[in-house]
Amino acid sequence: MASVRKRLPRSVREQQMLDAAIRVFAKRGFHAATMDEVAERAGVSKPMVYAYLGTKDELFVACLRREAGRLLEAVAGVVDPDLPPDEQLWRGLRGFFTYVGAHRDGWAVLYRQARTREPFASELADMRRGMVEVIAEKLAAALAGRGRDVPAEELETMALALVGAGESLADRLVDTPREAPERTATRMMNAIWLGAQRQLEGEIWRPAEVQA
Amino acid sequence: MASVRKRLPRSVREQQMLDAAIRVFAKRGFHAATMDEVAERAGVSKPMVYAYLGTKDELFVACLRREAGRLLEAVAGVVDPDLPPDEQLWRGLRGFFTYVGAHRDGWAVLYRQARTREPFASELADMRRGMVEVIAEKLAAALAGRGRDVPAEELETMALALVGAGESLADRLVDTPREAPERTATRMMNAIWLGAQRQLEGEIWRPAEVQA
Amino acid sequence: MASVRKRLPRSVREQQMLDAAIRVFAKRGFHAATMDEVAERAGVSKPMVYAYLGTKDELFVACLRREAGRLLEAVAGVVDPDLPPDEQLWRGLRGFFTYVGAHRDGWAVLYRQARTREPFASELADMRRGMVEVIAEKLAAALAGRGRDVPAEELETMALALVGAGESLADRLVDTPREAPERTATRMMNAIWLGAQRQLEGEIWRPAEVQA
Amino acid sequence: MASVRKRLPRSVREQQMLDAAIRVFAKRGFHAATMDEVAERAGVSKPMVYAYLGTKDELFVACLRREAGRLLEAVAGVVDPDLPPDEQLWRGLRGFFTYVGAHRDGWAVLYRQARTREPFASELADMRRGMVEVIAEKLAAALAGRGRDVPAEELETMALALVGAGESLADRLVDTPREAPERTATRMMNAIWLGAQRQLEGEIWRPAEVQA
DNA sequence: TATGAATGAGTTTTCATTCAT
DNA sequence: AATGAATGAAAACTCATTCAT
Repeated sequence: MASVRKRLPRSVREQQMLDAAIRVFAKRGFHAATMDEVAERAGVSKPMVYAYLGTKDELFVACLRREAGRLLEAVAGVVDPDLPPDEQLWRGLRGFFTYVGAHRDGWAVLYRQARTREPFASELADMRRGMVEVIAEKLAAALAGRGRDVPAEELETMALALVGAGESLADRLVDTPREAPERTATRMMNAIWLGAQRQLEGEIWRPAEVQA
Repeated sequence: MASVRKRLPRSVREQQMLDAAIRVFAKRGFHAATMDEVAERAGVSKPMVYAYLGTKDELFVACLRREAGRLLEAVAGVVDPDLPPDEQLWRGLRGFFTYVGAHRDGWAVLYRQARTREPFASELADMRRGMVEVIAEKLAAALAGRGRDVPAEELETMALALVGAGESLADRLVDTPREAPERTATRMMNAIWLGAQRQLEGEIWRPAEVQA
Repeated sequence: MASVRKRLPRSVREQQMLDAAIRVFAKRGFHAATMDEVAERAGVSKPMVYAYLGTKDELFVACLRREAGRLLEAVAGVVDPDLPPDEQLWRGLRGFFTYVGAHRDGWAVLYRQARTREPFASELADMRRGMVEVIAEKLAAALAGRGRDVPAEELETMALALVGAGESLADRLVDTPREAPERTATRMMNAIWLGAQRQLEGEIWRPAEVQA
Repeated sequence: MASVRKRLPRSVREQQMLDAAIRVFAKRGFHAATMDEVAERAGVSKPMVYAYLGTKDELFVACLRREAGRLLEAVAGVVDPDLPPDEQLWRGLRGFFTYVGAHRDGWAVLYRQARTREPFASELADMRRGMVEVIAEKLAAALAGRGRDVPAEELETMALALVGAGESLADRLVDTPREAPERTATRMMNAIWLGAQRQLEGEIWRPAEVQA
């Protein structure tokens, strides 16, 4: 009935399984995903999944690792530290949105699933924190070049807001047919960078009146 | 085992159950949360939970409704449409962060859980879309007052980024001991509003060179 | 909200509850019937049901008793031992079908439910056995009047077949809009008393006198 | 606890499970039967039952199908349409009682359980209706051979009575140690074919030729 | 008399995980 | 290398039954 199953080298099988797993995790969420569905989608039997990639948790971590690696490369691989800050930021964003557009399921697992589910959440949180810090540093570097001094806390808030905005747009990208990553990156620069720039120049907005 | 359990009126018990449920959903996620834990934390037996609030899905929806209502009131209740746009925005943000600070679990359920789990996700998505639209309209109104013209798409992206940034900061608020909501709101105005403002004035940032 | 519930004497309430219970048992079957539904349909609270009629099993027995009594009266009350055997049989059948037509739910509980469910089945079986025996005796009496001798076993089989046939027709009566009990009784006399063969040959059995 | 459980091919296990299920359904009734008891009696764990035969409802349907098939074969397989009507009837009855005697639990499930429990009841009712119709047709055929004309309604009532009588005797067969199916069939022929009256007059019906 | 509040004890169903072949 | 067979452990949901008022 089932066509003769090819004997494939381990590495290939593993990738197929990871593809399947990411698909299933993205579609169902971690808990609702079943090993049965993963195995079926990968075209192998359940024991194979266990033999190659371990328990459900371990499988999830493997997915995470692969996607996190891809994301990291997509972003870090395109940022040249010699460029001006806004150019670096834009390139990073473009890399980020490119990754999300190309690996929607991967992004969904990374962002929507892992973020919610302990014990993966902490790991992901670390990664995210790292990214926020890098961005904060970039901003600080930009400041230094202009002789401006902004408290670290402010910088981090700015970076955090920026990351959140990015995620929000990425999320739309996932559910939306297809928008060029560059377009999204540019729009986000408009939305965020101009504001950040002014702040870097020392402007501060204050509420007219402080009321409880 | 549990000694004589007090008889309480339905309305009281229901609130206790909702409190417990929100706690558990926030801590475990929808799927990993068990009705047993909800019941135990509420200090009642499982059948009471089912009798008063229905199935797990219905219980979740009840949680959602309560928190969505609170959030809506926290935001809409403080925004006076006669104020200048930036003032309105700041007040809305302050209300938002106040809610999040005061109802961390509620926010977690609303944002982290409901967003992932169908069929609640769509409902939440609608709510979020609504919020994005409202903000986009505010921005448009501000523009109108300045004789500026920005394409609707840009406005929506801006609003979406803004919402994402807000969520990101809210998320930190959840995991962080306690920061005054006003502080967070002000910081976010610095990070976002100044940028938006410039955009409203017609400035546009462009990548130095457009490369694939 | 609920209109003021009348305080009714116990006997009335009990009948309401029995009515409700028979309805529910007939519709759902013993196991699937819930005390909740019984109480609701009776317009009282569950504890009232327990106070008046006891546990679910006891309630079921109470239903059985009432219906069995009604059935017995419907049959035994109309049979005059001085009439000729076929006339007696016809009258008994007419009484039987009259009961079934008038108390469909009662019959369903008696026949379809109780027969299946221990420990009521045995009690019902006894009742049924009794009826079979009475009929067998009638047949024997008829024999005696003709100087014929038929083994008791044969007689009992005949009686048992007759009862089964009656139940079968009764069952149709339950699901069928409404057929006059007399009609059904007459048809059954034709089928059983004359026998298939004779009927096929055109003979027809008729009640001696048709009285309401 | 249970030592090393033998690995058996699916087809074997499925039959074991069906046997067990029929046993349990017959003994307890559909609702009172538990999947636990079925699994235990089949000598497997519950998940195996679910894996192979599905939910409780599906399991019940599987039982029904198997037994209905057996019954059909037992009856239809032995009726030769070229024989005279009474002979055909007798053979059908003999086949029927043979089945019932050999598969008491199966009959109990088919007749006592399925008849009561929706949504199986309707299916069973159809099957029964089919049988009644077939018998009515046989009777009509017999009529045609004699130039007699009996209204269809009468014929159907006769057939229905006949089926009911058969079920009644079958029921006794289930609860009775063991009576030869031929004996029961012959007795029923006497009771139904000849009719009570004739029998009382001493007539006896006999199968034309007694063959196994 | 009458009931809203409350629960112990199941029952069905699902899944991650592991053997035996 | 690969899989069909098998299960322990849990989780959602229900229901008969009983208090406290």
